[in-house]
Amino acid sequence: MSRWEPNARGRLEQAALELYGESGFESTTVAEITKRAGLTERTFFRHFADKREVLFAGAGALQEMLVSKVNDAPASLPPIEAIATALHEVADAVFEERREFARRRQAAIAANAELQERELIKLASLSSALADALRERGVADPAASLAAEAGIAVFKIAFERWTNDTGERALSQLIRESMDELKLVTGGQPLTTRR
Amino acid sequence: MSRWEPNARGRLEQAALELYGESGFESTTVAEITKRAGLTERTFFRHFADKREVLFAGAGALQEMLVSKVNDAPASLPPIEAIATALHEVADAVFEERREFARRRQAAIAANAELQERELIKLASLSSALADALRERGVADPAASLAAEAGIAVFKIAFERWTNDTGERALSQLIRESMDELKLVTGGQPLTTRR
DNA sequence: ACAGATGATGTCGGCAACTGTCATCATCGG
DNA sequence: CCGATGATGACAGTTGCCGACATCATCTGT
Repeated sequence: MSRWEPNARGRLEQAALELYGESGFESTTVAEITKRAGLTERTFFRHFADKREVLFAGAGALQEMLVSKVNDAPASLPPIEAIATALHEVADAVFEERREFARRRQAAIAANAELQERELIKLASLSSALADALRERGVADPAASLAAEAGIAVFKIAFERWTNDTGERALSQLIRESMDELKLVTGGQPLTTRR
Repeated sequence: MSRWEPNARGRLEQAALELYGESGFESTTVAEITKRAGLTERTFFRHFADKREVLFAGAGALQEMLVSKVNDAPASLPPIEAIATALHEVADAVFEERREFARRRQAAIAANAELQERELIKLASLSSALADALRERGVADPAASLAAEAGIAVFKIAFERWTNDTGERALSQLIRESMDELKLVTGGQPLTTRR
């Protein structure tokens, strides 16, 4: 038996997501979150750097996973394809089974500018880490940064469609479509047949 | 004669940029900024929504200018070229003469995550506005969003090089180089000859 | 089995960002 | 010359967030 209920961190995440959904991010106080989780305010800030971070706990793991998948991609793949491969694998491995959670989370984020800022800097960090991984593969700058930014742009737009669409198209498929569209738009040719 | 010194807003911007540069964003208080500007804290928050916004006062005007230049671009231009044109024109019209200011401002932003978040959401707003402008031109989604995101990525990377490089290459030139590199990276061909 | 180390949580006090509200007073249109 | 307007000041209150110290179950070594 432990002195406290287990999984304090998870209870805080759960309570925060619920409250942000019920009352909105701004009008829920940290005191309310900790009360619902049965903890104190001070403890909240020991687990999360600030009130926003509680929605982004998984970002670090996602970044590590993406980077390692880029590292594992065949050296023969051009940079944008290495990133596309990593995105597809991660989409199938971790997102497909969490669609409802992702929807609730994105709804909270979409409703508040501060949360959008935090999401954007997480994506920027992802982009920066992917660019580093590409440089490890011998890709020069600014190609590395641009391929990473382009890959994140594709992911962002595909993810947005995935959480908004009423249909059930897989994230992986939406990523493929967006990547093809980007290639068209920048004047290149897609590697797969469209529609 | 007016009751107060003129240009309160400008004095606040100036004082804030100085102090963020001298002591960093976090360790300067709004009280210090207003003291240097000869105003009160309450007045600061009448001019700027929060402590970060004082560095981003020009973002709205930049967005309007970019959108109007996309609107004015020849209808025959493909979407990515319409955006590229707008970026080049804005680079020459407003940035080239403010390089030193831009350097100081970017130094403050680079040193603080909260300011980076704000910068990122301004760029996201820019991207969203450009996507709207492309849709006005008849560009379908997701092509409009992707072209806008790609254009902003190019601008971001070119701007970063422009403020970091010790050399004096024009922003417009760096934008052209980054755009060509993006086209290469996504599998297309650049419209200009490289190097 | 016991003592001390460890680690998660609680308690308390405080700073600074931000807000609501009302007062002040120069300027301007009539 | 008067009332409206608009920018600023004064002041009190809420809340995010942090430092410092206390508590106490579990772990670790002997």
